[in-house]
Amino acid sequence: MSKGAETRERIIDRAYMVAGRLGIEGVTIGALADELNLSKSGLFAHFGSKEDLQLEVLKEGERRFQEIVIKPALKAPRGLPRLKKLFELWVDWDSNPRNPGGCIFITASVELDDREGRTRDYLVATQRNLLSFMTGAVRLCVEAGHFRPDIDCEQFAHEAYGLVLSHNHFKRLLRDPNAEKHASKAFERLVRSVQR
Amino acid sequence: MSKGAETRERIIDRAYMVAGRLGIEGVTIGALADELNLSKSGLFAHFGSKEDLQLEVLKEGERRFQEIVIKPALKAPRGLPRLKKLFELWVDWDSNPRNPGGCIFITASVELDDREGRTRDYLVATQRNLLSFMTGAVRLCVEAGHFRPDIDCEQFAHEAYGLVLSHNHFKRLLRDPNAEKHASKAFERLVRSVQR
DNA sequence: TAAAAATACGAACGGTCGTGCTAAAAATCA
DNA sequence: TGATTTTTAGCACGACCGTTCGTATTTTTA
Repeated sequence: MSKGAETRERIIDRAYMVAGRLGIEGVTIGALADELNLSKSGLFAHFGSKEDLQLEVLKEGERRFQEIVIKPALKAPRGLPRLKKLFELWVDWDSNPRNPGGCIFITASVELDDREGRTRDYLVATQRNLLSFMTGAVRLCVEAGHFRPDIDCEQFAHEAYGLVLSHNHFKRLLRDPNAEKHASKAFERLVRSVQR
Repeated sequence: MSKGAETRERIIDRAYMVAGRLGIEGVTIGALADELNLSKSGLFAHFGSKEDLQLEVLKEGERRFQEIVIKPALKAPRGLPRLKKLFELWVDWDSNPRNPGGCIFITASVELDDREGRTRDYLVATQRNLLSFMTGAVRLCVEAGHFRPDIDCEQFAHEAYGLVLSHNHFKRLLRDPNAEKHASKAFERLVRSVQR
């Protein structure tokens, strides 16, 4: 790997951490350059614009999410075990030490929901992907006979998504120590309501 | 009302709208002054600091939430009717024309979850209040015999809260036209699971 | 209507923002 | 090694940030 590519990674890695804590707009070229002992212009040269850097941060998040949540979930057997694993890993994602500022997608969602542009488009695309992945996992539960055949898979995914958001909110803003417990209880109840 | 108090209200009103769209940090003295045909210093004089202005914005939000959600909900009879009304009004709150940028508390939650200070403290306090209000509404359902006596009221409130967050996310980021439908279906299922 | 008090303005402060340039330094290749 | 390309630094820019201060205008009170 070339020196430049190495530096670029260092930058994105640091930017990713800052973005989790301060938001995607909180990533500023100057502060980032200071932290990394780079000049502003030197850092800037790695990206054509700030928007590009923000996009890279989101892409880094996507890569990590695949690594930490999606791929391990796929190792569980199809159907309910996989769905459960997916939910667990997703909830854990919020408190993963690699995400000291919480889930960057949730942060970015609120920041970008009223702004148009490439960054928003990318975020929306990843979130739709994620949602349809989960919907698929639910469908496999139906096919495996774990869930009733008449259930609304999209609705289930929507609700599970809500539980993750809720967990994030309670954990990060209210610092509720029971956030995980609430989330898993809710998920169990949700699962029970579509079984048999 | 004195001239000063009137101007102050105009400022807060406008700041509230901006905060919904751009976040609480997106409220800048200069831009706000321009919009209101005031000088920066003239506007600034109404608040000792930017932090004060931010706090006032949150307080304005709290006032409106009481007016638009809490008070009308209290007019419904205790128990399930009131709880349902509360949930409906709360979901509608996100799309109320008075909140063109969505729910300011959700926006602020994400912005402030990693920053310490008075603003965060106030936000946390209001959210806790809201949560315990809803928990109380659930408890009344139990007392009225609408819900089973052994249910966990806090858990219910937590889950309902999650449905609101989920609705907000799907509506504002993904612009899902079925967001309301998903939310009400989810709430109905939630209610059914604790009835009888 | 005159005096007092409240309100608004204009200019300036030290900072930081993203983004251009040009030139130096370092890495890569022949 | 020397030549070439890649990477970094330095400096400057215009714009905007929150904030302070002295002064002018307007509103309120006597």
